[in-house]
Amino acid sequence: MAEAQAPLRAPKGTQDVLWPESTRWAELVARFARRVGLAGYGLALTPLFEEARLFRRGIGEESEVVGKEMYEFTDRGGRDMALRPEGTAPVVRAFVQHHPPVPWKAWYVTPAFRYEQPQAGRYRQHHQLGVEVLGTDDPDLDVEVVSLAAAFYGDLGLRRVELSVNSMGCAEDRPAYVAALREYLASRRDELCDEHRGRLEANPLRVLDCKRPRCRAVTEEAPRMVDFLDEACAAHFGRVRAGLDALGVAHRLEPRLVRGLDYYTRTTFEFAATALDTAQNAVGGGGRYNGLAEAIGGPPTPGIGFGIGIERLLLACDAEGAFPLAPPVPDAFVVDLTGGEVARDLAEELRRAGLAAERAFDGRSAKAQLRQADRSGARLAVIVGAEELAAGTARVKDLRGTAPELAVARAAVVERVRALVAGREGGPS
RNA sequence: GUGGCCGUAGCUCAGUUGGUUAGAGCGCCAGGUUGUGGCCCUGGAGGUCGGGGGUUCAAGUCCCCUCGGUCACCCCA
Repeated sequence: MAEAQAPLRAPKGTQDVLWPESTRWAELVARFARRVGLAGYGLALTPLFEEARLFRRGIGEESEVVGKEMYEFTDRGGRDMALRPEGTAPVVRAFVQHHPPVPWKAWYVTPAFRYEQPQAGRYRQHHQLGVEVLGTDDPDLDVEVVSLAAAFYGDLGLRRVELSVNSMGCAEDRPAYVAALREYLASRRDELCDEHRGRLEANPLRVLDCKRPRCRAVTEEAPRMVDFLDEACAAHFGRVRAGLDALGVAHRLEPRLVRGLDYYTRTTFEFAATALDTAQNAVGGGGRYNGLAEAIGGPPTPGIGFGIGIERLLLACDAEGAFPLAPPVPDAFVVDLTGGEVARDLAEELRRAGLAAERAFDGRSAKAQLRQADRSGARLAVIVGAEELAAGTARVKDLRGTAPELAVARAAVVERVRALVAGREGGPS
């Protein structure tokens, strides 16, 4: 016999999203698809797992995501595989593999897996919406990508979202900046927090991320990457900011914005939901990654994209009272008091006519069926008892309004339902 | 990975210094109305008190371990 043990449940850091909450997810993704579809982006579907070296090369061996958090496993064929920790690398891999015509615009919706300590807004499996564009370094594309994300937040009714932008330069100008930053931080080493005092040599950019007051006081006055940009990078960034201004996309320069994945170059950006008072208030972020395609073995190809975390986005919506839950309701609920055959046939007939129809099962009482009809939110009840069955009619009852309850011929039920749903009273005939 | 707080019905929560068969509200089911929902009344179903071990005559209550949630660090979506 099996010994007593804890009941099965969703793994730590994961969650089941059930109806009706899941209707928000479906609507969220639909609105995203519509928004980016208007700009010419098409859906890209790629595997949830890849060879682990894709992420090690693309994201960077030393990054937190790859180094400490990746779900890695050896498959039965001895291959070193990994569950995708983010959405960009697989899409770029697909681009390199299939070399579609450029500029290539893709969007995706995908789970992402990271082995971390869960808390609100941070999960071991979370879900991201995003876009990637490969094949052009045009700064106007950066503007398009950023403004798409901003527009999507607006589509959901979010108002309290702040956009930060920065430029991380490129392989030519960044070394000089890193050297200057390292020198500056070393000169004020004693003022840094314990953790970064020892690590500033290895990765000075990380110190810019630190949220502790001690480090922030130091980095406040640190050299800024934007002051080290070479001519081309400076021109690029200038055009990006001018473009955002031209489109009315409010943003603020955040010289300390350094994103965690190694592949970023030039433009980086992040959206923070200020309605969330937790540490997990980043609801989206991205940037340009002109070296990524080459890093994973493809031809040098500029690219840019962003990722948006669905769970956090919904938390932000809740915090603002935006994007409320609105599950679809049936147009009609068929109440059958004669054994169920009528409900079976009438519900099908209504559905074939394009109307949303529900019904009860298990031969429940009239009261129970009507109660279920009411709870379902159905606009109408279509009631058939012995009398109606004998007369070949059905009673159509308005559960939400004042239309009179009428007995209509079976053949006229669809028409009557359609008329009432369309908002017309449809007088007695 | 580290530390704080929390874990009782589907949900939100009571449960007094450890003391008989663990409660409420909401939700669900049924009846009141052998064919008409919402309001109301009555009744009912539903709980390994997260899991395991220990202390005790006796543990939801105390102790240890563990799992999960949450908050902070860290990192990011």
